[in-house]
Amino acid sequence: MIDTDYLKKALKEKGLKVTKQRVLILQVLANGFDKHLTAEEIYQLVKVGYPDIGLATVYRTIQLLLELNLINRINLDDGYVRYEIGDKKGTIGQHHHHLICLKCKKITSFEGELVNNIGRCVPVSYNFEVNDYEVKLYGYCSECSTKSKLENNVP
Amino acid sequence: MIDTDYLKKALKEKGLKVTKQRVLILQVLANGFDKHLTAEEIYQLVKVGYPDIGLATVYRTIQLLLELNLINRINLDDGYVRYEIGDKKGTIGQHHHHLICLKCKKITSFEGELVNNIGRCVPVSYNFEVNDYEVKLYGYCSECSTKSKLENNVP
DNA sequence: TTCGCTGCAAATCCTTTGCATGATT
DNA sequence: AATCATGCAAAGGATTTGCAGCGAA
Repeated sequence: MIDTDYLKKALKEKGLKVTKQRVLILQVLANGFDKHLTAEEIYQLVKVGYPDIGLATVYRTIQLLLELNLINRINLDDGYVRYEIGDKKGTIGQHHHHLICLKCKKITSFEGELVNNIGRCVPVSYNFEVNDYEVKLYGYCSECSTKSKLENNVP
Repeated sequence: MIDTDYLKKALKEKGLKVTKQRVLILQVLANGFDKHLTAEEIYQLVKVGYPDIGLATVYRTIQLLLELNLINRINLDDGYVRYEIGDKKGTIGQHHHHLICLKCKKITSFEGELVNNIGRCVPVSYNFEVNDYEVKLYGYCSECSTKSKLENNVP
């Protein structure tokens, strides 16, 4: 799906350097597909194999990877900004959306067919040129939904 | 659409107090419908009529109004968290979504018909109980779209 | 009078930045 | 050797919190 070679190529094209830190951070994100990692989590994971890494480098690299369109930013309004591998256009990974469980806070990605027609929802009168979109669905995951019904204490 | 009486009733029910500050903040948000105000902007607007207000009070009241479901939080990943009157269910105001212009950063709300069917996009196998959703469309507003074509320098 | 609320300032959290050192090309 | 990147620590910005005084019930 994604390999380090693409990163290396992209960096070289821009006259930037291929460093251990950059490669490791991308790998952590690639391995943590659908894990929706925060900067701090990425930092901790990279630290395992490279204890000298600094948090600032993680932030700087995240910024770089976003610009290179190798990762996406996800904001669930839970106080944490998260990142995942893939670009919005779906060239790398899939252009997917997120289900967020209001109870256990679990985040699940999904790929819905109808979602692709979303641009049509915008009234023509707005004359808005849709380029990209983001959908978040809030509710209860299968586990919490079942549990709630049994306990009969749905929030 | 929304009046202070609802706030007063809700506060009293919870044994909380009706203060000038709380009423003013709600009014600013109600008057600024579709303005998508930040905490700082709300602070400045309330200050006009009540110079002694503190920023901390604004934050505490925003928190309260969110809990009372009188306002919504909007996060556009532009570094500012914004608020607008209305609840997600559309009881107050409309359950609408946002068009975000990538060029001029203008935020426009819209109400699309098809959007209401979005729950159907989730594959049944997920067994996810959709409760609420949020859609953001990024692109170019009519003004910027036209301008870009003329200038022929679309980002 | 009571208890919650406010303003202020300090504290906190996440993220960014300046700078000297270190690594990559 | 020339740059760019890194780690550290300090700075920054938004938001939260502790506390004494104030105000609504």
